Amino acid sequence: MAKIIPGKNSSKKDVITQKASALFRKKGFPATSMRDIAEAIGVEAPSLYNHIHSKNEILKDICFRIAGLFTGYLREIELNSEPYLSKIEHLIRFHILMMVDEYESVYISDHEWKHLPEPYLADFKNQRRNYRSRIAAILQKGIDKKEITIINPNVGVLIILSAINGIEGWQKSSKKIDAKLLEENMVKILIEGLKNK
Amino acid sequence: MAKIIPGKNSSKKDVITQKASALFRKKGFPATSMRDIAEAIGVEAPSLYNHIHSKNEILKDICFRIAGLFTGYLREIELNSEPYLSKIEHLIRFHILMMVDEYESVYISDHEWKHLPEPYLADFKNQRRNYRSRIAAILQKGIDKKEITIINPNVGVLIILSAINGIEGWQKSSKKIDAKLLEENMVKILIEGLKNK
DNA sequence: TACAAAAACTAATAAGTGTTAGTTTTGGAC
DNA sequence: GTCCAAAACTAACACTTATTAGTTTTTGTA
Repeated sequence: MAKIIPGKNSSKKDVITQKASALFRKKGFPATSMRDIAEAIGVEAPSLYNHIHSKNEILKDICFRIAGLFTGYLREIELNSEPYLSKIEHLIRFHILMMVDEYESVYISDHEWKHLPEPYLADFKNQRRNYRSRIAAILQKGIDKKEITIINPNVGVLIILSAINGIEGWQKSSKKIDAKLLEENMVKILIEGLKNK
Repeated sequence: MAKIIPGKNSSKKDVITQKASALFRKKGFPATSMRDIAEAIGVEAPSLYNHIHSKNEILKDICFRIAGLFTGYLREIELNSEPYLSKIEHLIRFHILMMVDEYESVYISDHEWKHLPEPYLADFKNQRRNYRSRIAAILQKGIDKKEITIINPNVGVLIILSAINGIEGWQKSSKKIDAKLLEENMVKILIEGLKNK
């Protein structure tokens, strides 16, 4: 009889979440079955229900954990007193760090959230909108202080976040572009592009 | 008895493809059933098979049509003799135009291609890799000619394409940011960021 | 070794999947 | 009006889905 073997600092539920994350990222949430997840762990599908409540719960846990991490860092940035362009730079670097450290989860939170069931879906969309408008507010202040070139702040947010999220594609690239190189290039292009001249 | 009503310049198959596109974009390919598509048209699911061969075929048609349009424009750009940074600028503008004109299809070709069945999947991934490396080659030449700032060209491609593809999120935004404003802001940030100074 | 709880198993459910077969309806040409 | 093909329909198939119920095995503790 096969078993779920928990890791050092992780419960059995964590093992399930982690294996599920890898599959959700590779195949997408709807295309991943509980049997797929069970097989990846080496167990029968119904056994998973001793540790989780539903397939949806796994997705919910992934999305909200990541959302919480991003919101937490944004709050830090809002509270410190560096120039606005520096805030943006730090935010970009944090996003890239997250992409490296929590690749699968960040990807899912970015691409599969639409499959969240209500009421989580509405909550998540709310957090997402809130996150973006707070970044837009930082951009706006930077523009007012003439640190940042005159752009529509909502468009600015769109460009910054999209550019960063594109890193997703890089991970599995055979070239394995070095993470630090990626970070510096990204900061170079975006910060230089945003700077008021 | 309900009917599929073809548009002016479109066959009944086109109607199916179009309705399917909207659903694939909203719910994702695996989460969209043939019954969903049929219902959106106002017909029973088996009736669709008088006009298409399979659900997979719909996805295949969408992805390869879009891929063809992008490849075609890239060839034009490669052949003309403007500065390399202008080539990149035109490419950015074309991508944005496509995003506006062919929103649903471009989105699907960008997000749902992983659900293509073989051998189409391998073919598509090939085209995708090819497309990106040809853009990287343009960036490299621009760097060599000192038109473009020194960056890793693969990272450059990643940032440019990701930033553009992020526009997907904007369409349904309540703000309805004007397409032209978006285009100018995007060109401003990216081209300024890429410029060698 | 005995006992209890945790966690695995097998079997089954109801619902949903893409798709085929066979039949009826529709719409245009003569 | 008659005939035929196009295109709709209903019924059904074989399979997969998430999940539950009930049972057996494993594990840790006394």
